[in-house]
Amino acid sequence: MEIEKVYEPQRFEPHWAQWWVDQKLFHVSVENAAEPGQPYFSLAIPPPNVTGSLHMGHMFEHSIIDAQIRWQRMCGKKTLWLPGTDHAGIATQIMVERKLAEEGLSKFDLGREAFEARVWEWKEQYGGRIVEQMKRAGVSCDWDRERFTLDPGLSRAVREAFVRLYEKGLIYRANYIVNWCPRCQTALSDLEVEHEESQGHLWHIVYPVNGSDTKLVVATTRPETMLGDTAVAINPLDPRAAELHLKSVRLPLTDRDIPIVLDEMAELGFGSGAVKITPAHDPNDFEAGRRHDLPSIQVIDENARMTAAAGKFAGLDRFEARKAIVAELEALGLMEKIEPYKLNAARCHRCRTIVEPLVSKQWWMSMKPLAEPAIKAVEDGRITFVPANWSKTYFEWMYNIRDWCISRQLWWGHRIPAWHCGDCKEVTVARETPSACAKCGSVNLVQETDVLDTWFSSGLWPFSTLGWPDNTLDLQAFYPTSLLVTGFDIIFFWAARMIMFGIEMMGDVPFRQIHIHGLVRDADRQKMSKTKGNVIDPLVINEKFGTDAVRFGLLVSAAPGGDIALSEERIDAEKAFANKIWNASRLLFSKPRDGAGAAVSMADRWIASRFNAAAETANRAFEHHRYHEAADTLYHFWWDEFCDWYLELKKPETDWSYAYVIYEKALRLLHPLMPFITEELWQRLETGGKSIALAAYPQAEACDAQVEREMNLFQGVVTQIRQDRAANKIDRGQSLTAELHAGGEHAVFAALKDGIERMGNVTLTLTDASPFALKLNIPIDRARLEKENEGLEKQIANLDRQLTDEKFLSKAPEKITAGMREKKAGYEAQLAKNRAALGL
RNA sequence: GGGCCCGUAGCUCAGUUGGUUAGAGCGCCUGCUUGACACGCAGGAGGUCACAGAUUCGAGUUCUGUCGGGCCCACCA
Repeated sequence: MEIEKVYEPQRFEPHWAQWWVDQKLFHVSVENAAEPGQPYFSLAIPPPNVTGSLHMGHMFEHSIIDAQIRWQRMCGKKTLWLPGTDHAGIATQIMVERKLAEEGLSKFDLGREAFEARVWEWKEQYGGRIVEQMKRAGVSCDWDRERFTLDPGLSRAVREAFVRLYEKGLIYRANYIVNWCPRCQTALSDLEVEHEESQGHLWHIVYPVNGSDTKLVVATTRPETMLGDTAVAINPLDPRAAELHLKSVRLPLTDRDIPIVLDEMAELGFGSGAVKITPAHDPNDFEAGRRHDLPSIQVIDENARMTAAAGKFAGLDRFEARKAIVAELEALGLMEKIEPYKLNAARCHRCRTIVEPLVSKQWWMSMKPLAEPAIKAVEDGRITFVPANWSKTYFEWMYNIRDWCISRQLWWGHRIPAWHCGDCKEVTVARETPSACAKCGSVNLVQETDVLDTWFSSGLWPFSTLGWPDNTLDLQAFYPTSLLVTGFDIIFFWAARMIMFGIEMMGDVPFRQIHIHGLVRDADRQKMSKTKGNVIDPLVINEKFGTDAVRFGLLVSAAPGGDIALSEERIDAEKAFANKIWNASRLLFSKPRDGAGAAVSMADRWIASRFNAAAETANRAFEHHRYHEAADTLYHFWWDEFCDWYLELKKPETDWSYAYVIYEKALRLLHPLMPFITEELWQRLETGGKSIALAAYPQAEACDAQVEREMNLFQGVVTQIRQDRAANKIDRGQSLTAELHAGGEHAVFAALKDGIERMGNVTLTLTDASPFALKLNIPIDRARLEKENEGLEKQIANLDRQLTDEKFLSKAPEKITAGMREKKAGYEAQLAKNRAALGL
């Protein structure tokens, strides 16, 4: 068979990518899927935002998922990877707004309907691009099940979930202080606010006390909010409390008197001991205002400008107002001091604008009742994290969960299914658009203009994509899904909410396992960002090195949860690996394939033993999401063992049929990590199968221990001889491999014997039982093994003592004792092995 | 303030219940244009596993503390 000297992935990858899609190779039909008793593996993709194109983080995540999915599929499960995209409310709206701005337009110029149409156009363009990228990367999704969070079906799910929660009293509407982004013109949830330390000032302002000479000094980081102060608090234990309590202060720059209240929020010893209270512009003060029944005066509006209540500062931007107010206080001699102060600026997660806390009427979701069963699901192991440590982060957040502000004042998203009656002001929440007010029967109804937080619809993703709220065959077949693969940054945003929604709506967890992966960074471990200019574009790097090489490079450096330092060097090494496999194939394909396909020669038996070891490790690694281990193992199996050893030993042999057998299995072993090259080569083998992706994943077979021992010794001895020869300890005219083959079996033994004699610590006996039977004895360090055994016996005795102690057993959880028993079994196995080696 | 993670070869990182001589890729050195592959082959140098204790027959691996670095959460003006 003709085969090119250098592997050029670009020539083959697009073809197979297209073929996999065209053949619907990864489509699972409902009828088949619903087959009872058939184990399944299902996974809903973390839907990429339709804001642009995919980045390396997606490529990494998809490589992990695809490896797992392909492995599961080859292991014989009904396998579904459901693809899709997310409408990504604010993020997408911002992108479209920016584009409009380039045309000199704002969304208001278009109006809501036309604007939404523009976003849909954007979605078609970028959503399509993302899907094309994924298809080209060869991910094994079921493309017939592609979903988008704003699809009619998913929108129906959103309404259903909203109405159910509303009817249960878990969704409510309330006036409360929220994070307001003046640029995005919307409320944000706590999670959408980022805190960033910045250098600011602490201004100490004198508030004159009425009817007293005491000068009360108040410290603040935001002087512009003072115009909205409605009280000053001092600690009840403050020595001045008795004197000042029930007195009032004259709020500077205004003609208002505000009370002095006692509240522990004023920490003794901090600053001047007095705190201004601005219920309209600070979450803390909002609560304090409620405690003391204080009025709330809004002095900053939705555009971050001062309101009419700010008097002569009205209309100024909040930061301009700050300067003006500070200047005026200084002029009045009311600024006692200004000190530098580090503070946490709250910024909008999407646009980086400094958030303004404002009181407004929003829709909220009660989280405590939903969090409780979700905590339990992780506690009792119905959901497990990989790596397990992340469960602590999850618990931490869930225990302290606060109500979720779910309404957004955006135009792009799911309109909240609530209608306001123009006559009686009643709010009607319904699955279907109501024709009349539920209370007064008026037809004067207007739908709520707010949309839902984008994470509301994402939270329903694992079941809304399978047809919920209908009880579809898909849901029966694939829910709960098996696994969620995602980054740590969205555990709260998404994973936690899916768990809560899943348990609430479906009565069961949305997935069994959560694999949290790390970040893809650049070669210097810096985060990739457009501003730093260190972004590696998957399209570019895939074209340069081949998708297989990039996937493999990502996975081989991906310890569970670990970040990846991505360098072209690394990927280049994996490209060389693909080329190595290619060239091994060239050699193999130049040999005749006829023969019985049995492992006859020493080399055959050795590679069979090595293959089993690799298969065992690979299967275990996939099972435990240890992709780097699978990749590392297969890399060394292919390169060091299959190519460097096996093929070299095989060259002078005539019967290559077993080489074809092991080669075909080795391709299957590698397929989940390098789908393209393995498909290409496997197709060339013409096995009669449709695709390697549908072939069985090799499992380790029980190996004759004696054979394995012999083969390992064989390898060890040859290595030793090679090293001795390289060090000129062996004077030999020919190379060892030449001898091994040229002289036949006797030469093999002669070579081994020679090497063994030179090693001086091994004895070799030739037997007549089989032409290739070796009997080797390696002297062992008896003293060391005996000492180790003593220790092992001691440990076993210790464990035994505990495991038979009634008191201990009654207290210790099953988990602990099971672990101890396992440990004991391990020690006993080791002990038995040592004893066997010692001849006991 | 609370929580999590990291510190192993020049660089980037593996090292799953503690167990023979601590590994890989890249880089470096030596020798090879060996009929699959120079994107290759054979060999080599390089590590007090941050530091100090503790547990153990045995610690890179477990525990405590110190130092150094990173991340997340949090309403302290």
